[in-house]
Amino acid sequence: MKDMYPFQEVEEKWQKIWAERKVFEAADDPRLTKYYCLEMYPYPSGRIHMGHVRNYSIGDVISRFQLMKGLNVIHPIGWDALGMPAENAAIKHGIHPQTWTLDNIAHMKRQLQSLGISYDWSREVNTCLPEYYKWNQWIFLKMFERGLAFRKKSWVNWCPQCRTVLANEQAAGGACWRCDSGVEQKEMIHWFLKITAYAKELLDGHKLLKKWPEHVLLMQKNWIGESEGAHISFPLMRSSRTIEVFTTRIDTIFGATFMLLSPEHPLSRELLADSPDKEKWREEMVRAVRDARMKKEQEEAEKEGIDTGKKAVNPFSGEEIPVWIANYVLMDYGTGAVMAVPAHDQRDFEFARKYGLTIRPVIAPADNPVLEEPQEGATEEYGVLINSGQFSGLSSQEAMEKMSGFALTRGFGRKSLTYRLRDWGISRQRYWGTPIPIIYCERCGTIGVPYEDLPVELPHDVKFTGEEGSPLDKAPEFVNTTCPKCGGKAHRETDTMDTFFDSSWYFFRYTSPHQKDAPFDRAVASYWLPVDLYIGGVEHAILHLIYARFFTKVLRDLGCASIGEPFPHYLAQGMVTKDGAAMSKSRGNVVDPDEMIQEYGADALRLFILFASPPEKEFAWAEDGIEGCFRFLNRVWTIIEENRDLFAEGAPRTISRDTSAGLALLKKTHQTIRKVTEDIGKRFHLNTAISSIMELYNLTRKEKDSLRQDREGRTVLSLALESLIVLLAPFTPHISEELWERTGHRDVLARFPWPAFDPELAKEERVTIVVQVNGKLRDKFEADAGIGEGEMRERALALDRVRSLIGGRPVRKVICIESKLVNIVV
RNA sequence: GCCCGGGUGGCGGAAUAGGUAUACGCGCGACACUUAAAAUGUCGCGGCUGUAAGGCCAUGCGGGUUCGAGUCCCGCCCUGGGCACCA
Repeated sequence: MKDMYPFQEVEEKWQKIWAERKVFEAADDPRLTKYYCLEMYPYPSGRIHMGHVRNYSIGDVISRFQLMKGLNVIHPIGWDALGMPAENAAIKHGIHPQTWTLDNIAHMKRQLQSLGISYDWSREVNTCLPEYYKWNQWIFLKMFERGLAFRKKSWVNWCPQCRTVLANEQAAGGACWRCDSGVEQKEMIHWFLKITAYAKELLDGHKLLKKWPEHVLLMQKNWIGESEGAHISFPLMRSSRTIEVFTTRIDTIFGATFMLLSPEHPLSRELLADSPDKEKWREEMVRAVRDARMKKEQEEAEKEGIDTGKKAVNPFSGEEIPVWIANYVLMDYGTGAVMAVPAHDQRDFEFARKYGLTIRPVIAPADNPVLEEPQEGATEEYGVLINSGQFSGLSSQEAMEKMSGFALTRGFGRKSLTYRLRDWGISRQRYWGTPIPIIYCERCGTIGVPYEDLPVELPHDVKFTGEEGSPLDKAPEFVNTTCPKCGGKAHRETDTMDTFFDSSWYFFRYTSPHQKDAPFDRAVASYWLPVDLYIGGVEHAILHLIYARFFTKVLRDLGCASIGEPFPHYLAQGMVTKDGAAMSKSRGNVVDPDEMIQEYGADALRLFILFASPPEKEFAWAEDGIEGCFRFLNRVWTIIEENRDLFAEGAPRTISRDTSAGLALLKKTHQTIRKVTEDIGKRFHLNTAISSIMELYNLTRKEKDSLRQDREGRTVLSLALESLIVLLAPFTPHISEELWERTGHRDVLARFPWPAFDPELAKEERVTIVVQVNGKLRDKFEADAGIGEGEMRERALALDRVRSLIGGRPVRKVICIESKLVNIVV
């Protein structure tokens, strides 16, 4: 290609100047209006991929735009640097995880810099450094003190591939979120964070998240899974024990003809103590249930039950009902026991049918109050209560109120809320994570490492064998320690933290990344937070985004933070695809950003990735597309170079309104400034902002030769060209800076004020009025913008075409839309 | 099964508050410049019909509301995603 603009030279030059002049370093100055633009920090896997390029390009446009608008912008970046790939590399290739990670970071940092993203590198954080993870430990200890971090023996999700434990969120659907292999169940002692204590607030906080995509809020809402209902206790016959259940359908309680316990329920074992055969059977059932949990695509298992032979009393009806153990009752939801209402719950119906248990309808559809045993299946709809003692005749809604009130006064129940959300298991049996700062002393028990001893650093010299168990277990100099309380022999916790812990508060750390006495400076954090715009992939909708919201609330309750919601505005960026599928190594459809930068430059790559589709939608890679953007930049370069003399001329800034020659271009210029300002600042539609800049270029090119003929025309032309450079700056910052300099400007464009538009000039003076007859487009006419309704109507009716179409028929109605349209109904 | 998105030219997409559907780009065709190609520029490109002016049809399919529907409502189809024995 001939006459290419020297993008490589230009891009390197400006990246250097920005860095030298510290153009993007944010000032912690509370007098300034701040703007916090954040993109999800990357895992340093080795190379930047197109998803990163897209994410960071979107953020960069917003950041640069707000900076030019005069705001004090903080635009930080860092590294989510702990995690398993580093350790896997160590096992496979014998490289230390730290070496591997730091090398990757160095490489990726160069890549990000070559994209020209406007990061404040002085605020870079790296979670694998003790100066960062020390504060993970600090936060953990604060949580431990408050009972928000606790240890519990439980069945946990175990990924055999990653050889570590996964949180429920990370094992959704029975598959590991990282490697996709099937998850097994394993019983272990494990550290948990009490996220369930914040379930209600995490849900209610959604009301404040008005600028989140609806579907993300919905996913979180479903994940938290609040259910309104009641807890009811059923006394066990010939025993002082009760069985507590949770139900959302207390209105059906007179139809509760048996009870079910989860096979894992502690009472299940107890009730079978006198029948060893059944106990063996139950143990088998427990095993089967746990096996089923790790299957990826499990079919709904056949319902199985064991009759305990014991009876409980329905506290409402006084009826004695059998207690069964059933494989479909979950231990970790509600109380692990349910009242079974086979007439009105499909699962219980199937179970009752199989074992010949009583099915008694107690709800009749409002329009058909018949008492009949259901044949086909349960009727789960609300209706009118029948066969329900003193509550018969009430509607389901009324009954739920009255019956829970009744239970409360009689002392065997209460209204309640139950959540699907489980506590967050954070223990990982791996090396490359934050050591959990806990010491076990035979005498003193479980003790937090004293704050002054933080950080508990990872020992550098350990063996990475890939065998089961954490490498830390085999590092005696790490494990063996003394009790900080009694000074006796003790050992350290060897589990490390889930890396989602790190990313749950990194956006706080950016505000004072070098703070030595606290995770962050409270005052500075209060100035910068909340994040004004958070951009990242929707795959983190229910992992990272819930954890980060949870941490923010905990930090607030610890007195560290002054906000409850970290991200009032979240932009969920779409996937990058090629040939109809997500770019991935296994598919072999990966396009390497470096190659594209080599061939077309960072500006062309950025422009294309932003132009091809709006940020929240999927983006399909096409080689032809980037080529088109590259050609556009060349054309811009050429038109500016060819007209540089205009800028040297020092043309007058003022242009008379009635300049006939340049008026069209002058208007277009102001309209484009308006459009680009709104598209970036209000709508986040970067693709349409770019297309309007292209339109401005097209008109400029068309009119340039005639405009050069006179003085005023040259002024209009130079204004249009200058606007072109400035409006492009957030998208293609390097070429813009270079052209800005070449047109005689001295200061860096990145800090140049964003242009204002003249609303009068941006207004269209002539409009096209569309004329419809019976709703069909038939004709148009030109008119002054201020045309009144009466005149519009008159002129429309006077049109020949309209007259012939009406053909003398009476006009029934004329609809006029100001400056737009006339519709004549005959 | 339940809950959300999405479906517009050959392609990526635009239409911001129910008011000119297909902006902008890619691609394609013709032409100009050129020895030639690239680049650049000019013109054209939803379908059918017509010499033309024009007409008819078209935003996944079928209905509806409205003077007017890509946009709102109802029912389908396809597609992507989330959840899935949650009592």
